This record gives sequence, C-alpha cells and structure tokens, in this order.
Amino acid sequence: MNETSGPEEAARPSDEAPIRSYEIPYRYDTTATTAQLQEKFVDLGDGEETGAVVSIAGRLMLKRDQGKIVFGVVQDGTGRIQIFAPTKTTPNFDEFAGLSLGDWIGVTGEVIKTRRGELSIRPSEWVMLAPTRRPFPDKWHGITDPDTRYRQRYVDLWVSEESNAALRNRSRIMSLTRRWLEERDFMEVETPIFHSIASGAMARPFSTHHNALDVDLYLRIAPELYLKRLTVGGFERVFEIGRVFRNEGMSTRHNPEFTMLELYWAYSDYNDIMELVEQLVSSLAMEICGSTTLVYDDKELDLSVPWKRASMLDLIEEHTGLVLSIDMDRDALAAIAVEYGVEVKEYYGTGKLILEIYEKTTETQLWGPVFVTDYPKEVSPLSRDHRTSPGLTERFEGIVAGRELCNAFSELVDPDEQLARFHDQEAERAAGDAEAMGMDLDYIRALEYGMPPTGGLGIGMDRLVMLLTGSTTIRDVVLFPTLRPEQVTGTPPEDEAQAAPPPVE
RNA sequence: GGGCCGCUAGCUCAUCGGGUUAGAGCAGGGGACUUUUAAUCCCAAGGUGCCGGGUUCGAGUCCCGGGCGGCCUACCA
Repeated sequence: MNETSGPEEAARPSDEAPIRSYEIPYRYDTTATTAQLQEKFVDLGDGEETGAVVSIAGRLMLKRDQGKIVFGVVQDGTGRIQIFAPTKTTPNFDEFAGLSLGDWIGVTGEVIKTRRGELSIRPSEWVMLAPTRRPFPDKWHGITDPDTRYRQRYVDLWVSEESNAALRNRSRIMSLTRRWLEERDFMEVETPIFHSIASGAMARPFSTHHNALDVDLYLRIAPELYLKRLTVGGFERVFEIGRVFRNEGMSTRHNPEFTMLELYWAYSDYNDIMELVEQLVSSLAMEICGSTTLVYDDKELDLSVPWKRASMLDLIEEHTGLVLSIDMDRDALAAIAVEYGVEVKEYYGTGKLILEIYEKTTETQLWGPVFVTDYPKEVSPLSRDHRTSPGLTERFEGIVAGRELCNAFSELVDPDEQLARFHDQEAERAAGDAEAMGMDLDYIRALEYGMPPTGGLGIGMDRLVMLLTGSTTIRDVVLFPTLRPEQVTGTPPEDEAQAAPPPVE
C-alpha cells in the first residue's frame, strides 16, 4: 500500500516512509518449498501453465515493477522462485507493487513458466508476513564488510549464499557426526562447563564467580577429565560435542569459544582412534562434498583411507635431515632449537625442545592428511607412555590441510604416573608457563578406582567444518563469532520509540 | 600482544601531488512502461567524509592522538 491509498497515522511526519497497516496472520500454511517447485517443474516449457496451485512463503529479494506486471523473486530456506504478478489477476496489485525488498510474504497461486522461460507463481492470493523496516543491503553486492556480516548474521544469511550454505552444512556435519558415532555405540553425554580447576588442556581459562557458593569457577578449556571419569564409571563409549572456552587471541583459526568433539573408547588404543578419525572424516567428506578428494585453499586434499602415519621424530628427519632423540643432551638440543629460531626457555626439557623444533621446521610444511605420532612425554601430560619408545607417548595429532584437526592418545590410566605428570606441570607453571595443566586430585582418585585401557580423541569441529565447507576463516562457520561489543548501537531508521536500540552486552 | 592497511549517503564504490556547491550505481520517494531476469527510462531527495586536536588563506585529502575493522604474525584446536 502506498501513501495515497493507504490509511496513515496522522501523528507521523510526512517525510517518513509510508506506514503500512497489514493484518499479519498468526500462521501461514505453505504447500511447497521453492526448491521442490524448481525440481518438479524443471521440464515445463516456456509459456506453459500447470494448473497446479501452491502456497509458498519467504522474503522478497528482487522486484521488477514493469507497470502492469510486477515480477518479484521470493527466497525461502531452499532457494528462489519468481512471482509473476499481472494487474488483472493479482489481488491488491498496488500494494504488491509497493512491497519493499526484504519483506516477508506468503503467496498462493498457479505455477507457470513465463514466455522467457522463468518458472513463476502467478498469485491468486498473497499476504504480508513481516514488513522490513530497514533497507536491505545492495541486491548485487550484498554486505562486504565482514564485521557487519558477523554482527548482523540475520541479514548476511539472506544476501550471502556462501555464508548460508556453510552454516547449513555445519548443522549437517554435527548431525552426521552424532549419527555416525551413535551407529558405533557411542553415547552422547553432557559434562559440566563450570570447572573449579581448568584442566585437560594447555590453555588459559575464562573465570567467573558463583554468588551463592561464593566460589570462583572457570569455563572449561576441555571436557577431557570429566569424560574419562565416565570411563571409570563404566560408560565404555562416550562422546561429547560441546563448547569449550580458551582465553587467547583470535584469528582466522581461533574463536575464544569453539566446539570440540571429544570421545573415549574403552579397550582401544591410539591406533584404533586413528582408524576411527580417518573413517569419520572421509565419510563426512563423502556426505558433504560428494567425494573424498577436495580442494581447500586452491590445493588438493585426498582424504581417502588410510591416511599416512609417521612419528614426529621421523618427520623431523624427513624435513630437516636432523636425527634427534628424546635422550639427547638437553643443551645440545637447545642449541639446535635456537638455530631454528625457537625461543628457548630455562624450563624446556628435551621433549619440549623437540616439539618446538617440530613446530618450527616440520609442522608448517605438512599438508596432510597425516597422523603425526609419538609425542614427547614432557608435552603430553595425559597420554600413556609409548609401549616401545621410552620418553615418548602414544599420542598423535591429525594434520589436515596444513592444520591440526585433532589430538588423541592412548590414555594415561595409571594414577601414580598421572599424579607425577601433574606435579611436573605444576613445576612448569612455577617456572613461568601460564598454560601448564592444573592439578586435579579428584581425577587421580577416579583413576585409583581403575580405568581400563582407553583411546581418547578431541576434534576441533569448527576446523572440520571449515575443511568440509572450504572456509578459510573460522568466523565463516560460526553463526555469531566473538566480536568486540558494538560501541554505538544502531539507531532505528524511522522512529526511536518504535524500536529501542539493542542493549550493549 | 606486534607489524601493515582501511574507515566517504542505508548498501557498493568514486573524488589526480590540499583548491569553489564531495559524485555515481543500488535501495528508499514521485512518475512512465502488460513477459522482466541486478529490468529500463525520467524527476526529486539523501552526507557530522569514524571521533578529537593541529598545520594552512583553505583539510575528506597533510600531521598527531583516539575508536573500530581487515590482513599477516604470535598462542592454541
């Protein structure tokens, strides 16, 4: 409805946009999605009519007012379809012509194909479902400012096809992962997010406070220790997909809160976990991408099973020619590390030095997929001693597309050994490592009741989604990535009393 | 946290090494058009050039400070 024909509130200044007074229904029945129609009528000839009357709903994304005919394009969650609205047959034609880009409408009408071959609905009825008060972004360019896209995802999802697809695929990946694990008798559990000791990973936590208990609590940096308590409790195959929080810098690969899959599998070891990971990831690639060979960041990646397996020390030798070992002289090793640009600290032992050399010289060269195995004990406080190589542990990380995708090990199940490792971590903390792992005595007590041999795994799900959706920044696969709070809240375009600014968090 | 780059209309972008009234497309308003595809055409409107100082006869443009963002880098998954 436009200014001249529609009722208008007298109080409104005349320079404002026309005020529409639609009856907004409480519900609306659709009989089809746009994708269903596009698929069903793909063979319809130009200018043909079908006799099929359907109802669809969505947002008006394009409008071409041709005078006596208005062409609209409505988008729903599945795709788009044109609305062909001639004066003669369209109810409230002037109002239809006056719709804004971004308005939600419901349309009932016959499915036809125009002379120019565009599948269309010719409305016999239509209804406003929600008018937009704010102008939609440029219909061609959309939103290019990333900050605006992340803050106003509700708009980005409409105007950015890639965002929309990646975020829908994220949901599918989570769902498929759950189903895949459940089919293998893994049971999903939920463990606390509030931890009194932030442990289970090397990271700095966020802290908070519980008033009634008057205790400081941390947001978890990993669910690991709780999940292993469940293994002690007899839950033989458990997993959790949940948010963890690490108080660190942000980047294209890091969001302060991110989603981790952790699973624990009693009676298995890290070799079993490697098989599980390669099978899970390759099957997800088939489901999402239709192939186990994909292109990421313009480089090819072959996820087909089996993935390469190689020990950290062998890989270092392969990339640098250096033959290192965990029982080398510490200072000699430190000297080599310095040569490669490692900032060596006093408390670094041979294990930490080897890891640093690996990260500097080798990890950056890996594209993968490859399982890097047998990490030094010094940097792996929760993994079990290697069965044949003293000083190393049965731990691996999966490197895929040049990034760490997962971290896993044969779990350390011996309480005395675990206690000793915690003590080592405390010593490192005292020596200046703010990320050293916290001592958890209840976890030791749990282990004292006996934990069976167990393989454990953590996968950064956001990175997995990046991989499978071809996204190069984590913010493209997180619906609402962490951002600095908006300083100036948006002022409503028309009338401040109509819509108060959103509260600043 | 460090380095580099950016911020002009609701959106996407112009404005030569300082120089008159900062332009255009889209969106929004008015008008024309019965098969358009980012429809097209005509008209009118739309700006605290991120903010605050400074230099200058004159600053969107140069300098300083601040804010916000991007990329790279660091830590991690």
